[in-house]
Amino acid sequence: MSLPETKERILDSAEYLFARKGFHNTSLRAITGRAAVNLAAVNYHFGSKEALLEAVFERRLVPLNKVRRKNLEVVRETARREGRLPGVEESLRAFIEPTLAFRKSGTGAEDFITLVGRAMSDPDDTVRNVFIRHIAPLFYMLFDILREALPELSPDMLFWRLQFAIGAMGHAICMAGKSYSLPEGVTPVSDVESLTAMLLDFVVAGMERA
Amino acid sequence: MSLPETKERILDSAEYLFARKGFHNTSLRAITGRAAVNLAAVNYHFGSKEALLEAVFERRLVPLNKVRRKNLEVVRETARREGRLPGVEESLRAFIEPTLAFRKSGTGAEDFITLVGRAMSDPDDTVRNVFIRHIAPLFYMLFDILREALPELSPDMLFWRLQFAIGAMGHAICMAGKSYSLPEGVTPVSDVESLTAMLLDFVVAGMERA
DNA sequence: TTTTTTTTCAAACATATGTTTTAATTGAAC
DNA sequence: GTTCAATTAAAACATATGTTTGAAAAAAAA
Repeated sequence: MSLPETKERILDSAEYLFARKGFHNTSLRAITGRAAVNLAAVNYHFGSKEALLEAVFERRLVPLNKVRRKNLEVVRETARREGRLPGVEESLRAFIEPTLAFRKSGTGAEDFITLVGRAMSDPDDTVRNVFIRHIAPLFYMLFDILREALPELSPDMLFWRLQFAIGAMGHAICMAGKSYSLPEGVTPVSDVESLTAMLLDFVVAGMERA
Repeated sequence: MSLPETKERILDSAEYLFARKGFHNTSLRAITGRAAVNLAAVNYHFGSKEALLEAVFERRLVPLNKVRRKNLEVVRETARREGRLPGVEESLRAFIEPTLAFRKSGTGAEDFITLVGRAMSDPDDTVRNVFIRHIAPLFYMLFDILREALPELSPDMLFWRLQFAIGAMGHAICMAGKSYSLPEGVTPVSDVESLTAMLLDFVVAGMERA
């Protein structure tokens, strides 16, 4: 049929399984089985399992990064136009909000965000390198804006605080939607807006700490 | 020789490789090769690869948790004796400090801490479940103390803020000692004391946010 | 329709995996 | 020194893996 359907089906299935079982613990047979396509289709359409992983990231990360980059540019431009420094909260929000909101952006997006949350600390170089390659430019951009926002903070300190913030975000992403056993009295909200608000509160406070 | 050496060698090697390549991406042959013991030794001494993972966690986590538990009890007791509420910083410090300090506690400890940092968000159930089983009681204990320290905070809010803090810590652990490409002007300190101080600053600020 | 290209499919390939087996070796108890 | 249990060792097992092959089917081009 030559449907573009096949490639999409493989991407969806891989995204689903990579997010849940990890890259190395997911076989091509599981992926193609779930996608109801032939085993050889992966190597035919993508070349290799690793290239498939790359494609899974690329499909979502390119548009997501476009939003994040544009948001950050708006923050920078607005501040410049108004003759002031960029704010810490608006800078972090420009980066964090689209990331968490992406979860609602369509079928499979939730899987992908889980994948992203875990990719940062993935033990495997294959996964982490692919991810870092995509995320690094945005990270530097955010770092630069925060340097302007917090000029009194040393670069080292800012670097680590930003790492802490990224870590908090990644972990929040992984936890959201999961049903772990919870302490008594806790009925965790998992709607994106509340979670984003809480996370922003937390990281802004940490970032601005005197 | 019946040396207890063999089991230890296997544990060291597994710890090293699990931390660097992940559980599923590490073969028993790689482990036994590195440990210079026979392949069958793993199944003989531990029963299975999964049981080996369990043993790797257990060897380090039992003593580490003992320290963390004792620290938390001291915080709680001291506050009670002095007729005041436990402090946010001392509570978080009781948990975080031994974790990061553990890194220096001996050969292989660094590998293990890396493993821990990643276990929290490991895509694989095998790894995450083993880890959660060991960490959950401590997490609840810390949660309870922080409830006393921050009585005005809703349980939900506290739960998430603690998750953010845990995420920041886990990510910091993963990053420490790694040589990623860094923004200009950043020469990241990686000595444990500075990192602990920065992390505590960050999470205390986030936790106490009005 | 015929030809040509693209895509699908089943099968095979080569290798890697965790585990088990069986025999050799070791170390201590008698 | 002999016996016996614990440990090590080499090999085999069964299965799972990513990838490749070559023919069939489908789609597109002529």
